Amino acid sequence: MSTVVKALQLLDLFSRSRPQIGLSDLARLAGLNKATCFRLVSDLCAAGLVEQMASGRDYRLGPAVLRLAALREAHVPLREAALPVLQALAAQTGETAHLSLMVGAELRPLAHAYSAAHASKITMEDVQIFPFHATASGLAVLTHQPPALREQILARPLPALTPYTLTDPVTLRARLREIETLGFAESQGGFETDVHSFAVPLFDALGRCTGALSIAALAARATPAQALVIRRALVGAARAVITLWGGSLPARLDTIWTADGSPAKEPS
Amino acid sequence: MSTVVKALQLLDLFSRSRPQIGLSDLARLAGLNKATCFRLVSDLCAAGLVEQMASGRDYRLGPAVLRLAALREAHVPLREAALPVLQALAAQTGETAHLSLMVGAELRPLAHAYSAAHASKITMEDVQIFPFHATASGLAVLTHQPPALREQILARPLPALTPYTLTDPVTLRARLREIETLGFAESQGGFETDVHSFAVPLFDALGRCTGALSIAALAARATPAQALVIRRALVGAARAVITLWGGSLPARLDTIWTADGSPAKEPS
DNA sequence: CAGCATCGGTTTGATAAATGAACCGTTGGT
DNA sequence: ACCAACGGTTCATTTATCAAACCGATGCTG
Repeated sequence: MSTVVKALQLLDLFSRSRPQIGLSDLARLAGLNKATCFRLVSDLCAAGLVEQMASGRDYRLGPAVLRLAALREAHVPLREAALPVLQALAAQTGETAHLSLMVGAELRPLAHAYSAAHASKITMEDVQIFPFHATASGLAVLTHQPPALREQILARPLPALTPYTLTDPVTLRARLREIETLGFAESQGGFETDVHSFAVPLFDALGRCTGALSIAALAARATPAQALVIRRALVGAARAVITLWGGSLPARLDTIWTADGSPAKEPS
Repeated sequence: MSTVVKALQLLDLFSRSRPQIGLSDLARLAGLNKATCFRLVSDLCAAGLVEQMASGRDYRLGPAVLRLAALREAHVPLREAALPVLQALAAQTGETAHLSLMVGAELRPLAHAYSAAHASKITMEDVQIFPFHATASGLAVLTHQPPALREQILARPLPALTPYTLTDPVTLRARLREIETLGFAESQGGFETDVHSFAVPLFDALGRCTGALSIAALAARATPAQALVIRRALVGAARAVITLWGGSLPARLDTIWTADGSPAKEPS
């Protein structure tokens, strides 16, 4: 593995729940030698992606990330463009809406929006990565990946995050075919027990699936009627996002989605 | 030079005016071999810091920077805290206010605010780095660096960006002593001919100078009376930012700044 | 449409780098 | 006062990185 990749993996160790990390912890978490880790994190510091706190102990993300993010959003306002759609989606469905993006061979959150309709909601702050096999977003994206990448992902360890997680590659392949037919994905408690999530794929200008749009609903509220509302809202929102991003929707999905709401038989 | 540093330097090649870059250009700009550059940028892509556009040619900053920036700002809201102060400063002085931060051994912009008072203003969007010898911010920060780092910076090439840029290390050292006495820095046309800038240093919790707060005024508007207004406003705003950030102002500066406005004899 | 320059990307032996174990001086808790 | 764990450093060994030549594809020009 390249040194650069190792260094950049250090960045992923920081999270909402662990915003600052000491050198030894960093090395342990990354599975690196302490000396190696020190040099890597020093390099990150020099570039400003990481900074050492005044105390001289812990490290945390540095100011350079702000400049980069501002630059990115000024040039490619994906997040800015998608946020209003997400907010509308959350409002329409009364549940949490979120959007994820392929980064390398992982699915990661880009933005989310909450609904004010209920006091209880699914929070998204702590999610760093969406497991392909255990989330509706992951299944939606996986369905539309090139076969090579799809198999590579299915060959990875597929941990059972809940008793309801699908972990058998054979079952999953069947599920993906089903999702391809229906035009949307669903996961009942695969990621967290009480969460029922729905997702539709997103596509870039070349028709490659690069992300997913999803609703994470409390399982108790996901009645068949509500599921229909959610699917319709998702399809509309996905069209909006794909258009805003200049993406191109595959003809098959365009057809399925146009027969809005009606096509999907109620899933078991 | 470490591989990681080289990879991260690639990130700095992206700017508002050059938001996407092809492989060959990237290699040329970075002074790297194309093969080397390719592997580095591929690694950056895998981490999502950079992404390749759908066209398959140019690269641009990737979605990962957004996640990192959101994380950083959630944990250490430096920018968020400083922005209102900057806006007030711009409003008080009628000129552009900006705040810069030490990143490695470079001074880089963190945030800025414009005034609505005049149709003509100094814009900050395209500034990626503040040369220490040619900007008020740079001089202010340089004055309060440890001697070793100060000399290292003065030993670098000091290009004359305008006919008014100070480029002689001896002259600059004298200027720094002067700035230390006065408690603020000034640069008349050192960076761009028609810009007259004023700056005061900022300090972290351990009393280290980590940045500067600055006003960039149109030279024609920088009358002695206006300069006094600006210095007073800067000192007040710097106190506010240092307090918000939990920093500690060196006693000497505290004294000078307390005798607000009066101490500085009008500069020539 | 043919020629040519340049693009993104890949291969090669020569070389500069990353690596990890042991080792400092300090700090903080018991 | 002790001891464990911290951040940081050193150095011989190993490994990934470098530069130059090379590919097929693309796009521009005469």
